[in-house]
Amino acid sequence: MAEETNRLFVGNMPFRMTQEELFDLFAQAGGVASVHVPTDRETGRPRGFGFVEMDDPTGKDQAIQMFNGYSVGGRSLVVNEARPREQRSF
DNA sequence: TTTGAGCGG
Repeated sequence: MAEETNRLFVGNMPFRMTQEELFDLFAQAGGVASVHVPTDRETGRPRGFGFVEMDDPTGKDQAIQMFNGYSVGGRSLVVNEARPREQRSF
């Protein structure tokens, strides 16, 4: 069984950008499954990056080409394919 | 400013 996941990593995001903004932004590229914007709970400060999951690899590719280097909030967004999160088991 | 999280039996 192959799990089809299309996750995008968004870096260099303006701290003012929220998951809602990401969702609306990436929704223009295709179907957005969900967005994830983690924050550092130790410092309470956003890490400046987020994750966006697309419903289709096509929208993912579109989002990468559409928003990779996209200027917003005075910052250029960096969009790439996301990597699987750390595995807590060896 | 760059790779997230949380759960029951």
